[in-house]
Amino acid sequence: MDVLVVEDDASVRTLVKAVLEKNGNDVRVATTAQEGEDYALNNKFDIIILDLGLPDGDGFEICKEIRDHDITTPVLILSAEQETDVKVKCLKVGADDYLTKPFNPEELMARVEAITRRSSDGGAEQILTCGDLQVKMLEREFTVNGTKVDLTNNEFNLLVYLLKNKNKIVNQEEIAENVWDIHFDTQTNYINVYISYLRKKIRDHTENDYIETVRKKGFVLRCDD
Amino acid sequence: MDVLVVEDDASVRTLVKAVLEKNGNDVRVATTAQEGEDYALNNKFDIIILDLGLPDGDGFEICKEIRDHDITTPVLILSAEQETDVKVKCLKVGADDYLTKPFNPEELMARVEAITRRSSDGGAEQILTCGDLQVKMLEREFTVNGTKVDLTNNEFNLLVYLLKNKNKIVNQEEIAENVWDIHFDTQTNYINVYISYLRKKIRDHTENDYIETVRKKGFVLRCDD
DNA sequence: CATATTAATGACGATATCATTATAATTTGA
DNA sequence: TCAAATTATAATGATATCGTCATTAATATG
Repeated sequence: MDVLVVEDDASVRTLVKAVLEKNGNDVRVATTAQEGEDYALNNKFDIIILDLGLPDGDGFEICKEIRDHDITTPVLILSAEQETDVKVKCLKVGADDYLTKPFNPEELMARVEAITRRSSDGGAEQILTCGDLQVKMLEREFTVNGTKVDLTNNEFNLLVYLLKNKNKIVNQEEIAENVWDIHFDTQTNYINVYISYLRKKIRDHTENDYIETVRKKGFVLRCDD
Repeated sequence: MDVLVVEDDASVRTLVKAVLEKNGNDVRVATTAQEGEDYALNNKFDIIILDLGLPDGDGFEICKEIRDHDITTPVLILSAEQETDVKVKCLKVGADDYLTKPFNPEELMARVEAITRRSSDGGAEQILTCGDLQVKMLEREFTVNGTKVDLTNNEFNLLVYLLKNKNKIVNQEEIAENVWDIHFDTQTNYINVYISYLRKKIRDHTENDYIETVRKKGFVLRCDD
């Protein structure tokens, strides 16, 4: 994800940048209110982290400015301990959450993840589950009911896409674009074929057939959790 | 999990052992600094709990000794109330956290769980780099100097193993076990072959040949960062 | 310097995975 | 109920990746 960090204090800035990057994000930093506002208005970020006490303005002002331009990117405010009425002011200017300095890395990531999860796609989870099905992204491992199941690359990628959109209907065009990176119609039914492969491998280890067909619409990976 | 507890005070030792075991851990105890250090250096634990005031030395010394031997096992220090500068000293010797006596069982377990959680998923980095080389684990993407390079599964897994052990020499046996999950000698030079493949693909995009051969020992992925 | 040892790379057949096609099964709507 | 539309799966040939072997290159040692 693309993150904008607006913070003048070098030590805090470096820490925040490091933590975010370690968690797989692309970070852009700004050290003044002017610069931060400029970046925020002219680029698309997934989250913006704003310090309150900047040399040439404060985070609230930037946030207000951003919202006035109809930019809905989630904003996390970093506030110093002594700052008063942070919560109320955050609400007023349309910020999503705030974090009081000093904070530790886990706190920061927890807030960032909470906000982005709330606001959009679910981020980049490391473990995806759906009932008996579990995928560990880092190990690239798929288990059904605890037993490991080997998948080919295409099968794995397809399954991951379904898991990331579980309980949502995904159509063939979306699948082609996001799993195969194909942006045109190949006139073949390869997606049906791979859905079939997946079902077979899942069927071998559990009763439930998680992949549901929605005629004329696409497929859903269905489960209660 | 396997826990080492180094504590001379019998009542504290018994309590800690009982609490940990009740929570499903295997506990080994040592009552002197000498014994504790000996255990720590010659066995693999998931966490080490060290008392500061031991009859023949203190926890800080053991901790330092452990870290000097490149053992990264999380260490939790138990300190008496009157001990000064515990936090600073902990940082200095590479301990992960400390707990002031007296403490209650819940506190202890909370610390233990926090430490092991932190260290376990912090070990699974999402982005691995070495100079120009970058691997994004979740996207399963490899870039050299910013340009994407396609790798086969085996090539990718081998590269990841090298990255996870960058600047450390890894021998062929280790590679076989961790990348191919082969626990015997196949009598062939397949690892050399894949090293060769990797080098070729890296060479195509950058001058530096990151993979160094250490004759009779193995290979190193070398870089300054 | 000569030779033995170790590593690097080219080449090859076996196998796995790929996209596609053909055919079977299912669902829909007249 | 029956044909048309849609989806599921079996089958196939093409290609990529696999592990192995053979050969060449590099390095160490006497």
